[in-house]
Amino acid sequence: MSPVITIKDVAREAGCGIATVSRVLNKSGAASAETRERVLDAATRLGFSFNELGRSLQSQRTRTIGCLVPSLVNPVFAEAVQDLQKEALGAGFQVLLACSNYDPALEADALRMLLAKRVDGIVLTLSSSAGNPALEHLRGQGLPLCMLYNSPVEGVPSAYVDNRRAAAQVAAEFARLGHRRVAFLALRFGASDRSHERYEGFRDGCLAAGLEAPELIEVDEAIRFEDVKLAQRLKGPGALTGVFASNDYLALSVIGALHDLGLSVPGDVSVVGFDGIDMGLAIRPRLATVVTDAREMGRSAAQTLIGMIDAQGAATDQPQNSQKSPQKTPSPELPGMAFSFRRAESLGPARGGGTDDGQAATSPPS
Amino acid sequence: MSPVITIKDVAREAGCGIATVSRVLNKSGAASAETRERVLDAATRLGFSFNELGRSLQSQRTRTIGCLVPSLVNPVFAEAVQDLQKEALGAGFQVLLACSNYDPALEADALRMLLAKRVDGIVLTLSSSAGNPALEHLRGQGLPLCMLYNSPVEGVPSAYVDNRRAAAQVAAEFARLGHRRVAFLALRFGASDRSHERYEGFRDGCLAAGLEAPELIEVDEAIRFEDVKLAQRLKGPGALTGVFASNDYLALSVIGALHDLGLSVPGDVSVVGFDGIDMGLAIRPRLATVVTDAREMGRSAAQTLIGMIDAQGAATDQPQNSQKSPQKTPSPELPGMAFSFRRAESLGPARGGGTDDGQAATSPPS
DNA sequence: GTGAAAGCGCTAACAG
DNA sequence: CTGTTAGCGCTTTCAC
Repeated sequence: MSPVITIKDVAREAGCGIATVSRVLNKSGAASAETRERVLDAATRLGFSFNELGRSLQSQRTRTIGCLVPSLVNPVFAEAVQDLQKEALGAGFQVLLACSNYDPALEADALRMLLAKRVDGIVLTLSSSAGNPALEHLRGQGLPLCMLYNSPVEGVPSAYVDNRRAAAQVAAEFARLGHRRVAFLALRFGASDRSHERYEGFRDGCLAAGLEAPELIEVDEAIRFEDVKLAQRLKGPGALTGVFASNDYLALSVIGALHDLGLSVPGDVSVVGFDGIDMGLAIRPRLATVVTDAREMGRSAAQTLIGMIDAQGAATDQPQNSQKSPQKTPSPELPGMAFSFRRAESLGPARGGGTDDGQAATSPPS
Repeated sequence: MSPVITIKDVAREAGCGIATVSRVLNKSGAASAETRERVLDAATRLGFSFNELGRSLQSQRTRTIGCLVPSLVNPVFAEAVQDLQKEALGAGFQVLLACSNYDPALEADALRMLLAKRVDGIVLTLSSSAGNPALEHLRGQGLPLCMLYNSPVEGVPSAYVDNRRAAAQVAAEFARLGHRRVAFLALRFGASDRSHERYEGFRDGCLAAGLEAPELIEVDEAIRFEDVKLAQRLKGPGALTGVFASNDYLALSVIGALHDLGLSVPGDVSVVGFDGIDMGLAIRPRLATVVTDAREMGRSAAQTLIGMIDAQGAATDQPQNSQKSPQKTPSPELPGMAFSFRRAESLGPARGGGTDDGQAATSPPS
């Protein structure tokens, strides 16, 4: 409707050139107090605000960071993204968000679009990072990158937790409470590095603790309460006494399903999750789980990425003694983030087993 | 790193003008098979892709829609946004997301930024929509708008549910089961239209059913289990027998808290939520609640908005007989979305009360 | 101090 | 069919 005000309109209104308007409004370059006044006045009177497209096209910077996550429905990502965004806004960056829905094709599409929109950098969670072609493409662009939740790949920093180590600790907890037959429940085992790592860590931990290798049970989307495969393994002779779900959301579903099967948690079966979402504390029994700090993860990724962007900008600004300096600001090496195991009611002694007890075991930042 | 390829590079490589490259790559305008070949070849060889900034600046369209929600941590918004995005992508639109964290100042900021980035339209959830200055500003811009979860305001379509009607139904359910003293638990009562509407509908419903007006209990962030005010009202003489939480997330927390107070749900107290998030079905007792379809909400908002954008574009394209046509494509009137009441275990007969029973009551789309 | 002018990458007339 | 040209809104030399 209202015919969109441009810097030109402001210049005309203020009776000066557009360059002056730009200088005043951007506080770059000087201007007489009187001119400044006229410009400021004209700008507010017209309700002017910069068109970021023109600005970005000219400056080659968008002050926007791209963010790609598999899903927003998993609270872990919702929280991470939320704080990532808060952090970015604080530093003057916008966030362009995309969800891949765990689909590598969509991942590639989204990344392409993020590039086309010329974001200044990208924070991303990939189904599979090692040797991912889309990732390689991005690196080839020399675009600042920071991974989120993915284990770090050569040269790309990442805000992550050591899935293997954390999962191994879960195994130890099961062992401590006398469990002998446990299983790993995976949601998208084939399409998630993280799920894989957790399984491997858990398996290794089980073996190290003298347990049998855990069964690997794959389920799709939400667990169906009538899931035969699972039900079989939970009742009857030689039944499992413990289940480690690849994430909290899944764990919560399992607890509900067990209830429906007439099994009690942790009386009949213990359940442990991974992530530490709030909901795990809201229900009873509370969910035992590996607690990670999703918000901190998002914040950390944002800080790291913005640091890289700033460094890159600074490097371009002052070519200093740069003969042909590789231009490659070394990626900061983010340490793995802290996590802790939360002993809660959903994890109890195995039927007919059991040992000591305790409160909480926290692991140092790596 | 790699020096960013532009259309000019492709033109040089293909030995033709940039206009030809544009035509070929955009499939606008003709080109000899041979030229096309050379261009296509050069483009792929160079790994070219359009810079959307230049494109948008020129075309005055970004093929991007802005989306503003209060938070991503509430699964309702996460789901709505996720499907909103899916729908948008399908129609060739990107989504620029912003979270206001229920802060009107941030809402305004975010909206400003969305405008500056020249999004083609905006889907938004506001704390308070009636007479919201930021909203007025947007409308003044003539930018396509669609609200999400907010009750529709004059002239702005909205994907929403009738909070009052839904809440009144909750009151009826309580009454049906013999409850006499119930309360409404609100999370950010002062900063949410929706919370208000739900309270009012609930209160009216209670009065209509012959119950006392419900107590209004405000809690902040997550409910603290030791919350004195709440605990008092739940135990002892004249205690409440039912609680209606302003959303599911809160309801789930309450159930956990009640557990800790040694109260059983629904034995001692019944709890009802609002939204119908998945988690409500994963726990036991299952959460009785007003089920809304968040995903459909997001999809619907996207469709409506994109419809408006297309209409606007079409109107500008063919001024047909437009003398001075008000240019204002009439906003589609989205009907309130369907919701249904889910009778689940968390809602039972009042202590010492109770009547009949049933399965589920579904309300038509309005 | 301030304005004119070039140009960021692209599209859309308008000539050939 | 295809190249030239003129901007889209803005920042940034570079003279005045």
